[in-house]
Amino acid sequence: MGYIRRNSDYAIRALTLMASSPPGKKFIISEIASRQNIPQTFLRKIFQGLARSGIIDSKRGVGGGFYLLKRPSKISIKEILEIVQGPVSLSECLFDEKVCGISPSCRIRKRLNTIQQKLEYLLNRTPLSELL
Amino acid sequence: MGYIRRNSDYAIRALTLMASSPPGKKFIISEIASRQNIPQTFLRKIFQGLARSGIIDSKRGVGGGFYLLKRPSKISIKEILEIVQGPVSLSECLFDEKVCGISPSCRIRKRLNTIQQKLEYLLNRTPLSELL
DNA sequence: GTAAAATAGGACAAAATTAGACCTAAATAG
DNA sequence: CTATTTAGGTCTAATTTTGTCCTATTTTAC
Repeated sequence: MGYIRRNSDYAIRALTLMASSPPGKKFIISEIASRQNIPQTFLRKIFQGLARSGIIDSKRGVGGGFYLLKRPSKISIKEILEIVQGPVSLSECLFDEKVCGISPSCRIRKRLNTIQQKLEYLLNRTPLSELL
Repeated sequence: MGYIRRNSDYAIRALTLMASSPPGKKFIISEIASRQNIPQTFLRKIFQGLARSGIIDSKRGVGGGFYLLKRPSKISIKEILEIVQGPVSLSECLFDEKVCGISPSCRIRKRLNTIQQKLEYLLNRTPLSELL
C-alpha cells in the first residue's frame, strides 16, 4: 500500500505546485485541487495542518488563499510527512516503548532502528526544490 | 503509525523465535503465540501465507507444526514484508502506474523511487539471522 | 477404524485508520 | 450591511487492518 499515504502525497504535490511559482504567490484551494486532481475538501483539511505547522500561511476572504512561508529548499519531504501523517517510523515498536516489554535489549528493535535512521536521512535531505 | 504493520511484525518475531532453534524443529502455533504474545488465530492466518510462499512448511496431525524451510541467513526482512503485507513501496504511485497520469516524467516519482530503492536494499540485506 | 491432535481455509466481525463531505466563521468588496 | 469569497472545524463514510469462528483435512496413536 505504501508508506506515503494519500494525504501526504496530496500535500507534496500541492506544495510542489506552489513552489514552482514566485514566493508569496497566493493559491486558493479550489485551483490547486482542480489542477492536481485532489478532492477539494480533503486538501483543505490537509492545508489546515500545514498552516498550523508554519510551512504555509493563509488569508481569508476575497483575494485570500494559501502561500508558502518557507523557502522550497528548506522544506524536506520528511517534514511534510511528519506534519501530515505523523512521525516517520518503520515500526510501531520503535516509536512506542510499551508495545513490547523487551524494548532496550531487543535485537529486532535495534536493527530496525538503524534502517529507520537511514530512511529518515534520505527523506530529510530531499527538499521540495528538488521536485520541481 | 509505522510502515511495518502488526501482521509482519508478528511474522518477524515468530520466525525469529523459530530461527533460534536447530533447523527442522517443529513449532505449533499455540506455543509461538503464547511465547510471543500474539493472538493465536491471527498468527495461524499469517503462517498460512508464509507456508504458501515457501519460507516455512507445515505438517498436520499429531506431532505436526510449522518448521523453517529456508536458512535464517537466507530470509530477509524484505522477503517477509513482501509476503505478509505486499510489495515494499514508499508511495502508491510508484507501484500503480495509473494513479497519476504524468508517471514517467514525474520528478516526484523519480525522487521517491531512488529513496525506495535504497530502502529496499537496506531491508534486503538484513536477514533473520541478524535478529537473534 | 476410531479418536485425538494438529493445521488449512474461508466466511465473518470488530476496531482502527484514512479519506472525504458538510456546515460554520471570517474577511472583503460593493 | 449584504453578498461573496475563502478558510476553519466537526462530523461521517469508506477502507483497511486485525482478529475470530467454524468446518474440513491430514496424521498419528491406540
